[in-house]
Amino acid sequence: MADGTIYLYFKNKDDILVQFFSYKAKQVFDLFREEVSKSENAVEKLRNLVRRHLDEFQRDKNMAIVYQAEMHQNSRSAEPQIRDMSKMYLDIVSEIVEQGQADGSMRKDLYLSLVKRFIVGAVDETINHWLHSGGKYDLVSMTDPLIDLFIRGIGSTK
Amino acid sequence: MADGTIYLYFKNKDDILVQFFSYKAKQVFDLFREEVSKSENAVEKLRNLVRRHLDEFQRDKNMAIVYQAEMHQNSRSAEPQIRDMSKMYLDIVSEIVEQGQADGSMRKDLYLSLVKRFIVGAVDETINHWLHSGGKYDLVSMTDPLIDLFIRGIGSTK
Amino acid sequence: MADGTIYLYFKNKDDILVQFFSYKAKQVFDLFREEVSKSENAVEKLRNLVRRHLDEFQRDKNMAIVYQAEMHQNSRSAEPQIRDMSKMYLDIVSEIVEQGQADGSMRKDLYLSLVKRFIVGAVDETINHWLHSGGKYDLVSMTDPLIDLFIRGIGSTK
Amino acid sequence: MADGTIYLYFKNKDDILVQFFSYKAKQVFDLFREEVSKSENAVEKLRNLVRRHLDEFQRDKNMAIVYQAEMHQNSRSAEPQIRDMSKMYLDIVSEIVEQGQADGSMRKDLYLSLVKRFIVGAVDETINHWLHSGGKYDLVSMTDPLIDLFIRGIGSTK
DNA sequence: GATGAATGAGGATTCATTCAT
DNA sequence: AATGAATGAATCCTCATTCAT
Repeated sequence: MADGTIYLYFKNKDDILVQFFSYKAKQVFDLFREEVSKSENAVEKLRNLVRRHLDEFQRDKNMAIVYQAEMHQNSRSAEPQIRDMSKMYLDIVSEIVEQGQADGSMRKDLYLSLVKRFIVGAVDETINHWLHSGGKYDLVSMTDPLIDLFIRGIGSTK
Repeated sequence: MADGTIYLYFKNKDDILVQFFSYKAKQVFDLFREEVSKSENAVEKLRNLVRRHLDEFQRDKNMAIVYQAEMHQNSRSAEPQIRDMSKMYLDIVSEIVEQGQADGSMRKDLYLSLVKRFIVGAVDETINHWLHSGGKYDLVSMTDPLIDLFIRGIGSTK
Repeated sequence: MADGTIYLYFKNKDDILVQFFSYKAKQVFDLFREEVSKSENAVEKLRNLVRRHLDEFQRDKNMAIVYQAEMHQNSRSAEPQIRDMSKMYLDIVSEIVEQGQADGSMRKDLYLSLVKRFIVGAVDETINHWLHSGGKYDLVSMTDPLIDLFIRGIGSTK
Repeated sequence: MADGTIYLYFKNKDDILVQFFSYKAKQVFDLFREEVSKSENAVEKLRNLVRRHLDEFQRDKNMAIVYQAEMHQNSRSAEPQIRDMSKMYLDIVSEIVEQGQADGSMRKDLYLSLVKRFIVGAVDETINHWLHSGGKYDLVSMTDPLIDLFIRGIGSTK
């Protein structure tokens, strides 16, 4: 494809990113929704979500690299798209946690917005570490240990 | 300051970043060590560490912005410096968790490397969200809720 | 032509020089070879070579200027190209002198490497003087007096 | 010596070159004059001049490098100084040749300006070759073979 | 007289974008 | 619709020169 051809389909370089994220976000979040719906149990829903999250980022390492970079940049053209993705993720996590609270499997005294960051941050950092290690180990196998930490925390319950 | 002046103090543009992180890292980690030593209790040590972490990043928002961007970029000149910072943080967290395991306040079945990402990731994402919100609310007030999530997790213990 | 355009055709500024000399050298030395082959007589071959040499440098004064500057600089990017040009010139002169020695028109006690410098140096200096004079007189008319000096020297043979 | 100090003694960078050449030229040409006066014989005078020329440039390789570069550049700040040096050299060579013509040791049909270039060029090229070889061999030992070529030329006199 | 930190014009190079074909 | 040669603003960096101490 010639240099100039890209400008027939995208307004400029930033627009490539913006459109890519719009497209990818929709695609990935449909998968997330589908995955979450596979279980009735709130904890299992969260486990399925995190597993799928790690799996998708492991499958598309380039996307993972760009996402990690864009997500943590303060002045980005793709700002609104990234916000949308975050928002969608938050919505899914919120629903799961609310269900968990309703069915008694999750604490009722949770600050939802913080819980979302608590989960997203840990997953992101897990992906980030995997990327910096060169993507050499199996990312998906981190799912269960992570869920265990989310649910039980690190404190001893003796 | 004239264009050329910067080159009297730094080898090149990358070197500015590298030297800045070397300097800042040393300074911040001395504070972290000091903070951690203020308490005997492992959970309180972790709380002090996180509080100081949020406090320092809140105090120096520009540093926070650059750190977040560099930390999540895969090809960075400041790579070794960032790695060193991470390593120091890991060491501190490791010590705290090991102490917590010894005195019975933390679970003994923890995968240390994952615990570190679990904590660092959640704190980073908390900072990230604060930055994207424009730094409008008090970041340090997130300390206790975060520690609570780290220790107890989100699962109900009924 | 815009600033950036040159970089479509040359790797960098040095490369302009290198490629120019490669191209010009080939072209000029083909002419030299052709010129030399026009005569059977060694002295006439030398005369044709020098005439063509002066003629080509007179025709392309810019090339002459750059060549004179590069040729006498100790640290040059175009070093290998210049060396090649010199080498080719040396080869041609060597062949002529060896033929002259064989047919008895040239002395047999000559140190070839010095003879080359003796000829090249005198021709170069002649060109150099012409350049510094502003290229105002006819350079080619220097051919016969130069050849006379090369062949007979300045000593009286009474 | 500090950066700024040089500007107390020289107007600018070019002026360093200009003053250096003025100084060096005077010094070297005094030596040349002295050397030439050591013999009564024209050929021996030329031999002494060339020997001293090669000797001085061999002794001060840095000067040789700068001289070779400046001498063959068309736009030089030190232009007038270089011209003066050339002029002095020409004067010396002219005197020698004129004496040689008077005493019968040199041909009377010589174009003086060309003879000078013939000699200077060959000597310069000899120095140039020595510089590019890294100054590894003894330059002064080229004197006699060079003089032989100047006087007798390369033609066979059978 | 000496200093050397600061200067900023100049130069090589890149790269996102345009536009004639 | 596709091309890719040409563009030139922007960026990093150098280095000759100045000037307050």
